[in-house]
Amino acid sequence: MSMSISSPVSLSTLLKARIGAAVETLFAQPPDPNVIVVEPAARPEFGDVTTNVAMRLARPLGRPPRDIAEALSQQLAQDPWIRRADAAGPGYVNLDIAWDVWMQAEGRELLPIFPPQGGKVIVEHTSINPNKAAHVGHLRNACIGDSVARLLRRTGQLVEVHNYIDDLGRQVADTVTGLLYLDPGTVATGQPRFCDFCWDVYAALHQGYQSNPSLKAQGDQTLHELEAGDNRIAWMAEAFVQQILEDQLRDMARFGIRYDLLVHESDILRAGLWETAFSRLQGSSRFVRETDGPQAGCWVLRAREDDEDAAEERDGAHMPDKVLVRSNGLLTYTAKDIAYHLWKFGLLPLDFRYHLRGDGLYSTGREILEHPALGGANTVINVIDRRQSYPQEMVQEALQAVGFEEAARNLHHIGYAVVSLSRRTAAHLGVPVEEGRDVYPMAGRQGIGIKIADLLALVAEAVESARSRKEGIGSEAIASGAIRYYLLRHNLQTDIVLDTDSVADIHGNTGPYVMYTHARAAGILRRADPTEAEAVAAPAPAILDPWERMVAISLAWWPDVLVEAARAYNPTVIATYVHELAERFNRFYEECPILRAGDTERRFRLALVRRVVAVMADGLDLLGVPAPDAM
RNA sequence: GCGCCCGUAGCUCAGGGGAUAGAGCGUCUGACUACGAAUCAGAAGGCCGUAGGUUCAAAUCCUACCGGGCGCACCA
Repeated sequence: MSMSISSPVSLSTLLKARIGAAVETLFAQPPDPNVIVVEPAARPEFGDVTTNVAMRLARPLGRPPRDIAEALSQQLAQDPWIRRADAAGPGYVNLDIAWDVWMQAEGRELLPIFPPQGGKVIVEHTSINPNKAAHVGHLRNACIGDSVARLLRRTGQLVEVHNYIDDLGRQVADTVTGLLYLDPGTVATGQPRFCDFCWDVYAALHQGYQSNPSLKAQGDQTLHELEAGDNRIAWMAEAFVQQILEDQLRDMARFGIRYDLLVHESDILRAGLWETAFSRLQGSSRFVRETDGPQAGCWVLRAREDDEDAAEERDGAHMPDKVLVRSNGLLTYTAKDIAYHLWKFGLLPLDFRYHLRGDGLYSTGREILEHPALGGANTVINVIDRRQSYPQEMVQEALQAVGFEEAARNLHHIGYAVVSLSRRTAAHLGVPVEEGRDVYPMAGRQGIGIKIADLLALVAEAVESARSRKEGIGSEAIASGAIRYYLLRHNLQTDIVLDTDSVADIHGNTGPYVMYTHARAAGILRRADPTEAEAVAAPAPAILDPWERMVAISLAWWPDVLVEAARAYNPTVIATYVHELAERFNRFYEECPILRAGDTERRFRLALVRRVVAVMADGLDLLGVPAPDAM
C-alpha cells in the first residue's frame, strides 16, 4: 500500500542523509537513497546502529564490500553525531551514536510532528448487523479500524470515520421475525439489555427455521416488507435497529471507539444514490442485464473481459459475474455498497440528509440541516473481515468499470482473520466440544460467541482481584485496555483463537504489563524534583550503560515505527514496539538507579524516563489503551 | 476445480533478504523492611512444514509438494 506520509526528522533519516553524503564524497556519486538502510544493531557488541550500504553498493561500485565499509567507516568517524564507526563482518558498518548530541540536538521535539497532508481519508469500520449484541469478532474489527484512524490522524491525515448500518438485511429481518412470531417462552427472560435478549431471539429463530416451515415463510415475508419500506414492518424495524444500535455504540464507547458518521443502508436508496449509480453503471459494457442462463433477469457486473477463465466458468458450477440487481428487482448488498463508495469518493452529485445525535455524532437521516462537509475522500479504507474480500473486490471493479481508475486504486480493504474460541472457552460457554478439535468458530445463528460486555466484565473481575493497589484508573478501564491490546497485538492475518483465561492474564505481553510500565515510569517522575522531571534533555555520559543504550535506541526509532505502521495500516507494529520499549525500560529500571544516582547520571536518566513516558503514552493512545499515571 | 491466507520452542505469538532466529505462558532456580515485585534475572526448550531454486547472504523471495483455514450466492 502506498500512502504518502512524509518522514519526520529522526535519528535514522539524519544518519541516512549523512551516510549518503559520505558515499558521495568518497566515490563521487550520490547513492540511490533507497539503498541506504539504517537499523538498530542486531547485537549490542555490534554497536548502536548498523548499515549494510557497503554490501548493497558493492556491485554498482564494482568494489569489494569490505573495502567500501572500511572507507565509509573512516569517513563517518569524523561526523559529530557518530562516536565510533567500524567495518565488520562481510561488510557492515557499525556505528555508535554520540548520544549527548542526539539528546541535546537543537530544536529537537520530544515527539515526532507531522505536517498536515491534505486530502481526506474515510475509514469505515465496525459495520455490525444491527440485530443483536456485538461479540469479540466485531470488537477486533472496531479496534483495528479505530487504531488505523488514530494512526492516520497522528501522521497528519484528515480522517472521517464511518460506521455502516445494514438496516435492511436478512439479519434484521430475522430478529424482527423472531420478536413477532416466535412463541413467547422459547426465549429465556432476565436478559440485562435488549441486544442480549435479541441475541437469544436470533438463535432461537434459526432453530425454529429448522423445524417450522411456516416460520421460514414469515421470515421471507418480513424481509420483503422491510426492503419495500413504508409499512408496518419497516417502521418497526427502524425503531428496532435504533435500539440495538444504541446498545452496540455504548459497548464500543467503553473501549474508546467513536465515529464521525453513521451511514444507514436504507438512506442510500432514500437519498437516490443508487438511482444515480445505476445510470453511471449503465455506461459500462460490463454492467448488463442477463437474458438467459441461471442469472436471467438480473443486472450483473461481468468479470473482466480479459479474464479467459470467465467464459469457461460461466458454463460450469460457479458464476464469475456478480449480481447487483436480482431478478425480482431488489438490490444486493454489493449494489448499495457500490453506490455508497461512489459517494465516499465524491463521485455522485448527491448527498444524504443528516441528523445530529445528542452525543455529537452525525447520522444519515431525514432532516436537512447545516453540517460539515461529509464524504468526498481521496482515500477510502474499509476494515472488513477477510472472508468478505470477494465483494470488496467487486466494489473496486465497479469503480474501474465506470472509469474511476484512481478511486479504485485508492480503495483499500484491510482484511483480517477471524476470532474463534478455544476448546476450553467453548466448553465454558456450553458448546459441545470434540476430542482433537481445538478451534470453535463463533456462530450467531447458533448463539455461539462471547459478547463484548460479558468479556469486559470477566476481565475486569480478573483485574480487580489481581491488583495490589486500588489507586489510579479503575479495573474496567484496565480491562478495556487489556482486551484492546490483546486484539491488536496479533497480526491481521493471524487467526485469533480466543481463550478467556489468556485475555484475562495480566502478565507477559499484555496490556496491563505495558500500562503498568507507564505508571511505574510516571511514578518516578512524580517523585523527582519537578524541574529535573520536566527536562527533556540533559548532558549524556560519553559511554552509556548497556540498558541506557537499549532504551535510547528504542526511543530514537519511534518516528520510524510510527511511519511504518501508518503506511502499512498496521497497529500491530505499534503494539510490538511498545512492548519492547516496556521490557527495555523495566530492565533499565532494575539495573540503573535513577533517583538515587549522582547528579549527572540522575539528570540524564530522568530525561530518558521523561521520554519513555512520552513515547509510551503516544503509542498507547494509538492503540486506544489508557496510559495511566497510577494503577 | 480455481483463488487467497497460514505452517517458527510443549502452548500462544513476534521477526517478512542480512551477523549466533526472539518474547510471553508453562516448567525449574533465584531477587523486595520497595526510585511501584502487575517487576526483574538465570536455566531448559528450535533440521523456522518438506524438497528444489534465486542471491555474496533465505525463517524471509520463487517453484512444486504436504498439512490447516477461508473464499468462489439472486447472503452479507
